[in-house]
Amino acid sequence: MSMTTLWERSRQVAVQAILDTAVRLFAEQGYEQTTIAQIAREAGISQRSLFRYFGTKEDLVCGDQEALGELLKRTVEQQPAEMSAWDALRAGFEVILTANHPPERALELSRLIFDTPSLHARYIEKRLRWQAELVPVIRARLGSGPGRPAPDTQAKAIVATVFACIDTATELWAGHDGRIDLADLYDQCLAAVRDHG
Amino acid sequence: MSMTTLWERSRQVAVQAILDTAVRLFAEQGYEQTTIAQIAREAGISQRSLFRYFGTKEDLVCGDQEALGELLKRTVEQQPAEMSAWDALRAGFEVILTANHPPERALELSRLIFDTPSLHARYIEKRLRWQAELVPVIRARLGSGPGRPAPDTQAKAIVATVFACIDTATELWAGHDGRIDLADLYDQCLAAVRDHG
DNA sequence: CGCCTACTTGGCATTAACTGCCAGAAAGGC
DNA sequence: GCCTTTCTGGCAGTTAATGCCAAGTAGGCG
Repeated sequence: MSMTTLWERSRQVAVQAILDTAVRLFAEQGYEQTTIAQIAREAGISQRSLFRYFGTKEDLVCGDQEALGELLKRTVEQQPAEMSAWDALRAGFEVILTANHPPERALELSRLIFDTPSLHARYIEKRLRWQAELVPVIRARLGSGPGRPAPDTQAKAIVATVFACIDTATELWAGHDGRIDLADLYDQCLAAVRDHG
Repeated sequence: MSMTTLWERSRQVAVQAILDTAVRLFAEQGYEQTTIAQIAREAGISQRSLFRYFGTKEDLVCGDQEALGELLKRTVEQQPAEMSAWDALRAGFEVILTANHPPERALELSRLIFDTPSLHARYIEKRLRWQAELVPVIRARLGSGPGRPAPDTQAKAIVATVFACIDTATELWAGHDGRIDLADLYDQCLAAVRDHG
């Protein structure tokens, strides 16, 4: 794996150093009040190189979403074919949860994102890309009975709803300082939507 | 009504001129490729004043959301008490539809928003503020039976889902160039989510 | 070891979105 | 017609982000 050698490795070290510095400064003085110049200075790297590692300031917080999106898509695809769209998505969500940062860090990041409008927007933008990629995967799982909406409409609606519930659950979770299990909150959100009566 | 006189009126004129110029240029050359300087020049106003009317470039597209949010909240509140949360929200959505721009313009704006990731994200972010304001209104409408999630969780999940469906329906509507009724699409999205089987 | 190539790094200049400041014009009340 | 209030425009400055180029550094090879 680590065949591409030293370049690769020192890159990882630099990325981690930048990330630690950035998150610390964001927590200390807020996202908007922290400049790229300051992060670069304290991380001992040039501003120019920082932008090569992280294309935007927002990526310092929402950066590793790309990888998680890939993982999510693959996990959902690999669920048994007889599993419903809802259950497959739920399984994907579960995997993401365990693959994510240590909970303490995830909590810190979540708070930062939900409290900072520009970050929140960028986070949503990344999430929208996951959604678009998941739609075909979900469509393949739908029984196309008569009197049902077009499969594409169904798939888009289901995926959008699942993400809305993930988002809601995450916000509640951050609001409770992580004391309530995130998966439980997700199930409650989905139950509130899907259970009639 | 127009008691605050000429200032108010010429402000409206300027705002409309800026808006028309901006939307036209965005449609012609894309959002990212259009600069504030160009919009100001072609609208015959200084860059500085443009920023006084519209705090950010994104507000040129997503600006009038504030007013619509107020209308939505009031409409939902005023639905009869025995109406379910879902039906009350649907009634609010219906009112927004008729109060919105002329459909041709709405279509153009929708396309712009859905084709421009940063705009789409900002648009959703503004809507999240509507969501937060609607949660207490919806919570008041929930029957709090036993074995149900906490009312706050329920309300948040329901509101988030409704907006996810509105968003999905609008995207589909723009994709079909407005040839399919938006309210119908919304109903289809919600049916895909709520109907089991 | 020395050399050549491939890739990375850092500094410099530039752009675009904003923001603060201040002088000057225009509107409204008297 | 004056005086206050409010708006406008220009100018300078900040910050995020991008392109360019020269200098450095890893890796393979003789």
